[in-house]
Amino acid sequence: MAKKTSPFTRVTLQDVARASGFSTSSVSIVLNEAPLSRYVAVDTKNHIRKTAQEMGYHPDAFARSLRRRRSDTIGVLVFDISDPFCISLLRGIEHALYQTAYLPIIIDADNRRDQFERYLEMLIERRVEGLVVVANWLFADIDPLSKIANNIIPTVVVGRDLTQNLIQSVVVDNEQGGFLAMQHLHALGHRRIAVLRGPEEMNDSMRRWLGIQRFASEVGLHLEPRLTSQLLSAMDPESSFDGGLNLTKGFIETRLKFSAILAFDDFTALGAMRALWKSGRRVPEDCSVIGFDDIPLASVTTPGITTIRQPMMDMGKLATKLVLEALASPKVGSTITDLLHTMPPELVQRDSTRKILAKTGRGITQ
Amino acid sequence: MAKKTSPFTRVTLQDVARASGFSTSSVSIVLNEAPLSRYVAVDTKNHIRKTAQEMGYHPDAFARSLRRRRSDTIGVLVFDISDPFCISLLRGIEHALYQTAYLPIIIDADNRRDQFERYLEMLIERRVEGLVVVANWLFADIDPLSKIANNIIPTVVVGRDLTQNLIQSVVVDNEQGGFLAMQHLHALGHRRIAVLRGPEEMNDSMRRWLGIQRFASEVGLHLEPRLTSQLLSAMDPESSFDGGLNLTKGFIETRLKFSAILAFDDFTALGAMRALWKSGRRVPEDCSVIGFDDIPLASVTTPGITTIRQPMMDMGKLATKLVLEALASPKVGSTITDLLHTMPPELVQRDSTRKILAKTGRGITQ
DNA sequence: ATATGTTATTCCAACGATTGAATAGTCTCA
DNA sequence: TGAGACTATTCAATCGTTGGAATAACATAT
Repeated sequence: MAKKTSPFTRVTLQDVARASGFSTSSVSIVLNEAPLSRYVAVDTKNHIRKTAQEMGYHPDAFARSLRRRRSDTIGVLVFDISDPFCISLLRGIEHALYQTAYLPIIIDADNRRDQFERYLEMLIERRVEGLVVVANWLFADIDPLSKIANNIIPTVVVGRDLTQNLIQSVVVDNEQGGFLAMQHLHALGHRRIAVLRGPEEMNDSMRRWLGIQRFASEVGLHLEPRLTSQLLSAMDPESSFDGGLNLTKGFIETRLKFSAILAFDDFTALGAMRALWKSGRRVPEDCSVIGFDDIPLASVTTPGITTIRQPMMDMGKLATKLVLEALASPKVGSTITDLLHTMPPELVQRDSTRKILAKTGRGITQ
Repeated sequence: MAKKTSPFTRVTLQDVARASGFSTSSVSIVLNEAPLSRYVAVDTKNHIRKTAQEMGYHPDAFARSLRRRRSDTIGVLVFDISDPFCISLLRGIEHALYQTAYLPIIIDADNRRDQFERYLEMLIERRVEGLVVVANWLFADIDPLSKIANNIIPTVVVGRDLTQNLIQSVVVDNEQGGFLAMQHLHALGHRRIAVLRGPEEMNDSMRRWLGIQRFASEVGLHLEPRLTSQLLSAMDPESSFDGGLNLTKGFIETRLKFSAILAFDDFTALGAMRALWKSGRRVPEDCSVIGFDDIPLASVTTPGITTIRQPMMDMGKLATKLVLEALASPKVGSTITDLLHTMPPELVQRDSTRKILAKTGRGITQ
């Protein structure tokens, strides 16, 4: 006959039961070490276990989940997995999940809204019990979607503040980050600092800029408007490299003096460094550059990039922890104040920033 | 009562059936646009669809898969997702899968063998119909495991040649890559070329080295043994940065002349560039550096890294295609010659390599 | 002698969706 | 007028696993 070479012709509980001479119940009980297995004779247990082993039995997750009414699964929906930013985040999520019984199901929306929606639906159908959304990049309004999900499934967003949609959010303290970056440059003696602001649509941009301004006004530093540019909105992280490159070119063309560039993120910083290099300026000798994020490559470029680190691993862990908690304690009325979780950023000093040379006015203009 | 706030209290087919006044069969037939739905009255269809929509019905993937005996799922097992190498690969896989009905389930083994095994088992239990293993990094013998999987599930490995275990493998033509890299440096006039070979355990290392030697012997170029070092085995890609850094330091300490470094991969190249920079040499003015892989960051560093590109997107697509084919045509006796799929590498010229300055012997020794 | 408890194992009804077979009603054509 | 075809819908079995209830044998306590 050989009707179909279905991918499903596998050893089932019944097969094991038949082969071992016990009922499926007994086999199930033994193999799951269910409470009732206390009463099963040791010989029986051993025999069943051995048979199952020999036959290569693997329980069918579908049947099991259907019956148990749980999937032991957490969905991890990533907007753009090619963003280095999110990799450590994933690691954090995995770590937090590894000791639990939950399996993370990672899905990449490839920065496309339609895919995001489709995959979200698929995750719901697959009955994920919780959802971590890594919203690293733009996307104006995932709001309605996530709102849908949130009423069914405990959801936490990392990287964007969606608390106004009543979704728990884990973000870095962007304002503090901007503040720290500015403080660092200032401490090194820089006074003429160019700023590459993030795109308008990103919430982060404004917060970092607020931090920058706060520090500037605290120490009475003037921020030259012509040395402040804003990245265009962009659909992927790498385009912020081009943004940094072009805007820095613009700075150079103004012929205004500046000894440091504060970039929106590490990619922007890389773009800035490229522009500086092209114009014959060296980093950090002629101009310091500071980034934001601390993506993995920041440490391996030459010079290594000084940057404001987002504790991505920890953010991933926290997001996961929040989902797990929501799963454990059903519906503890969470007030809005509980929703936002802000993590502290951290300055990572490398070689792209350096103390300004006091005397020589060198390296400040072209 | 409120027995349990189970994550599974969802709208079922029966609920929709009750609400719409038709049987579950009818609802199922309509919602799936099954063949029989030809005979269902248009009004009925509309009514059912509307009801389902309104109630927010999502079919339960478990029940469906159990009954249909298929999971519509392809497992993607990644050894180390933090390796930039594999991101484009994932994209390729996703693209190839997007127009099909299959959902990729991405799992990261975090470079740990025990996790790899555990997740492999989980994927089997979840009845993935096919398996793409992204074996970017070391791992001496996944062989036995994948061998198990292969007899149950169509499996393709990307990034390692496991054909001796009768597993279909997609790899870049490493020998050709080594050859191209050498050829490029030679064409630029470099004659004293230092080589950073990959770790011994990696199959790639030897193949690339063979290509390097083949070119060298074709043009009668001498490869100075003291300017040839081999990376130590390492557990993660970033450590090859350190390897490149230290070994290059070693080259410099020999005080032997060299005008170019051929690095095992892009991370090694980055390490080499850092070492050169530290010793006051500039890239490419004083020394050219060529990498391998073309990881995303190769284009955004300054200088951009000239490298041998692995067509990772295409490799991912091909691997997926192979799995899908195996799924479509059951058991066409694949001979061993069919198993290996080699993709052509490609030279990507950027700024880290440059024509050697003919006259000045400068930049060749310290 | 009956109740109670312990040990050892099995019965059987779900879980939610799918689908081949069955049931009807309507229409067409010889 | 009834055979055949088409339309419209439902029945009922099934996928593999689980777990509460049931069975049954035996031991101990009352």
